[in-house]
Amino acid sequence: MARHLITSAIPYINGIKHLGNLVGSQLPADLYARFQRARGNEVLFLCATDEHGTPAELAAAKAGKPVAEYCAEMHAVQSGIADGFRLSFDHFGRSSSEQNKALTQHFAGRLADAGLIREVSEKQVYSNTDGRFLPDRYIEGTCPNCGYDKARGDQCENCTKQLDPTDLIDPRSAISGSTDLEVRETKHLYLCQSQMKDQLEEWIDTREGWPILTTSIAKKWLTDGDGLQDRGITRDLAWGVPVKKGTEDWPGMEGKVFYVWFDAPIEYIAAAQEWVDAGKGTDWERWWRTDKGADDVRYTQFMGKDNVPFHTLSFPATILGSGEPWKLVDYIKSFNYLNYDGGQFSTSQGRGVFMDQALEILPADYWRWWLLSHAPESSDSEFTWENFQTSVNKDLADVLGNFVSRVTKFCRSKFSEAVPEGGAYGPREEALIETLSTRIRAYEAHMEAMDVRKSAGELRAIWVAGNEYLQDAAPWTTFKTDPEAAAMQIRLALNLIRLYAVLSAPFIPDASAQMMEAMQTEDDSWPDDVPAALQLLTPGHAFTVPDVTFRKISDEEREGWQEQFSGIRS
RNA sequence: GGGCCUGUAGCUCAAUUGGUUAGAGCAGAGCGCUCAUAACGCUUUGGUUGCGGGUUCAAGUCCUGCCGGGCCUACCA
Repeated sequence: MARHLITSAIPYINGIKHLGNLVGSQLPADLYARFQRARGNEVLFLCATDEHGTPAELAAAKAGKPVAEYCAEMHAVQSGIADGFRLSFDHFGRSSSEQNKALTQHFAGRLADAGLIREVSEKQVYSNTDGRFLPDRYIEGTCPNCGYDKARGDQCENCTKQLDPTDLIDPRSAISGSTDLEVRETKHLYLCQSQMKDQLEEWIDTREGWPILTTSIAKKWLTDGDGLQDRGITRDLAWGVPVKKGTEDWPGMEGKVFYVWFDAPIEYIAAAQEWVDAGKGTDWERWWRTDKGADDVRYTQFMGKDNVPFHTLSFPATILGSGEPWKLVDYIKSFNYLNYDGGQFSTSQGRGVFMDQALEILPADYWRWWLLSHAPESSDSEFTWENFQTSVNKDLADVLGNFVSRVTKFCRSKFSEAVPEGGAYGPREEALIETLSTRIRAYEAHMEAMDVRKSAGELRAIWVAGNEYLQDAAPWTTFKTDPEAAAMQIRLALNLIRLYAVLSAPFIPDASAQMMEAMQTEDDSWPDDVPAALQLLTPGHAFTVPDVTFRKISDEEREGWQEQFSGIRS
């Protein structure tokens, strides 16, 4: 039995995520986790909220709450929505946990001992009004290049010129608008990634079969300009993991915290500890320590492309630099962006459909199917309401849902609400089984390779095969002349419903559960042996006719939603 | 500015990494079926693979120059 450690990029705490965030990490990670569990493998699937950093502090201030309280509330909200989408995390942790604090400080101490941390004194803009240092992008002013008056301190959005905050004319705080700014000297810790460049490059170069998106971004950072740069891993903030060297104070770093991108990936490990401490597991080290049983673990990470540099370089640098036997990632599955109706989804602008809104409109399975079958794997992809309506109505309602409906209703009207007896397979059934076997093996291969869209396509083809068979066998005709043959045909079709429920569960878990319930079986064993899997429901086994598995989206609804989501989220 | 990705049917995407006549789904057209959520099945129209050169026995695939789209560029996360 293989063991799979699976993590999804951890969503930031400052609000509810949109569908683009969902399809870029959590949802495909869930698909893979569910598939591996279904195959009988051992899975630890972890996620968490990423809670530190300036945006969290500002969001809390805007909400008028202490940041710890705000994060606790938002974690509960995000956790609830994750449940709503049926994301099957074994634990949904928090990067602000005590476990992560201790572990982050531990890693920093190990890196310092290894000589991989250096102190850098630098100048940074401080806002007296806001009482805080301002990251470059939180300073606004007039662009010296083009005169745009809302240029940010890191880059002018109008002319795309890269800027230094001190370049800005009439700089002001983007938070308060205050112009009472000054440049102050401050000291920070830098992780000496440059010392590890060769080691990291060799590691990246020897990874096989990684998405081009993953390796090309990593290589770019390794080789661009002067090569991999050292990175600041501390910030002058109140909210975060206090800077410590292991359990000891770090002289000169009082009042500072670690940079969120330093502690966030470490939360992948801490979440496993949280999982144990929450009483859900017993041994987290056998997942994370290669000296304590994690040797045979296969570790897969899922993320959007914006997260790739941190997962291919910074976090591995932390792990490798520690000199301790922590488990390194085996495969990084990265995604492009999902756009919304001709533009980008935007959290800050409230553009697009957000996770909570999506669930208010339709059940999770509808979204899961569309998002996964259109996952932005090879390039950015686009959500449109027309496309969503078409896919849901055609794939889910017509091809799969209607199959369940026609089979169960036919059996109820011509036989009874039990699997009918009699008849034997002929060439037509043998051909169907052969087709299904080939397709199921292809589906497994695509799922194993995390080819999400191809997997969805193959699954759909498996559903279609059932309709083709029914059309060909035509039990409604056979019934008039040879009822036993019709019984055999519909018995096979009823077994197909159970088979479809098992195969489809990673994509549409609720509908699969409903189909299993209708078939009144709890045998969700994977069809390694397809002929056997199609004889599991034996003559006399009772079933029920389910309610509509998937309803259709009407033109009126679609138009209404188009209108409803065309503006800005309030 | 630099780098990376991308451009294939009306739409959304494939194409075993240079190999036969570029394939699917949706939309369109025709036929069939009547168990079913007016659902299902079969057949079919539709392509100068963004444009121009080049390499090769062979190019959607490799090289080169244009044109368009997107992303990244290290203090947002």
